[in-house]
Amino acid sequence: MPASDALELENFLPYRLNRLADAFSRDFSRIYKDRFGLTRPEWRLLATLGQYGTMTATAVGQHSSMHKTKVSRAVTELERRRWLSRAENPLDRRIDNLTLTRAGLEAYRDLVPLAHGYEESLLASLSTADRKRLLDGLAILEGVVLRKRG
Amino acid sequence: MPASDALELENFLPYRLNRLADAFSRDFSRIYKDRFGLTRPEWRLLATLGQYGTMTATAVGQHSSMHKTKVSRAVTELERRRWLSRAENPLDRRIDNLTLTRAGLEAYRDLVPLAHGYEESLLASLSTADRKRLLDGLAILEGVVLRKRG
DNA sequence: TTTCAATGGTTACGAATGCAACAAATATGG
DNA sequence: CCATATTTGTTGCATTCGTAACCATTGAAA
Repeated sequence: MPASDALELENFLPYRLNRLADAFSRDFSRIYKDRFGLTRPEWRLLATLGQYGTMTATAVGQHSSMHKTKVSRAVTELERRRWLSRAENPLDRRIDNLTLTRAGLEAYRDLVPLAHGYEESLLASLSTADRKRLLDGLAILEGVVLRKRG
Repeated sequence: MPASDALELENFLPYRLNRLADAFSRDFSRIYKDRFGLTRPEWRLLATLGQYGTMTATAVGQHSSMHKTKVSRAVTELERRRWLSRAENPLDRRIDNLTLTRAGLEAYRDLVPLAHGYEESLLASLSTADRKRLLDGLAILEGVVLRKRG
């Protein structure tokens, strides 16, 4: 029998978030994995560069919460595919400016509608009010994270 | 420059959830990692058995969304620590009923207040209304997952 | 300058992960 | 019954991951 002063996992915040993130992420990953053979770090790199244009590896990592080794490996792979190119910064030769190539942008443009479609399929069953509640909840959580860092 | 029809990652549901889950999970994992040397699967196994008492490995996996190999390895490790014991089910000898030992329960009882404390430290900065909004949002998302499965 | 610290990024290596194949036990269908 | 399918759980193997060590470059301090 359970401990009387138990932790109710289904009400425990980190646990709930993990389950949710896992479910959606695994689900959505099929799209970029099956159709493009991308790993999650690679997809994130592509999506970040697609949204913001040229960036450094460090900036990508900070923005997308990826460890620098993940970024490094994803960059190597997308470069091998010729989906991105590095441009050495003459002012600081430690840094490479990363930019999607034409082929990379093409892949990105193919993926964006699929991402939007996936998200919409999730929200389709929700009323406008529930959508708002959901987004409000996420925003509040993000505020908590920011407060912890700041 | 970015694609004009870009995907805004900071508004993209799977991305937001992943960042949040990652941040909290990594944060909280320090507690059971540093103090008890537990991995995340091991902590989850401990927490699940602590809450529900005796269970089979499959039931643990379903309840906590863990792959059966993760459960299997976590069981092996907690058994090695003598934090749980297996009891063969005479009616179905494929199954072992898993139960925390006295030592396992002790560890669990030590950890529960730390978990509650961690969660409370997260929510401490929020108003009652915001807490409710947050929990509402999560519940709605969980509904979406359920609908997808069902 | 010259030296030492800090930064950007890569790599080696051990740990964790998941898929697939497997064994053992039970359930099912002729 | 017997053959086959299904369930439960473990293990081998290849991939992925993160820590730490490292290289190269730049910045700061003496």
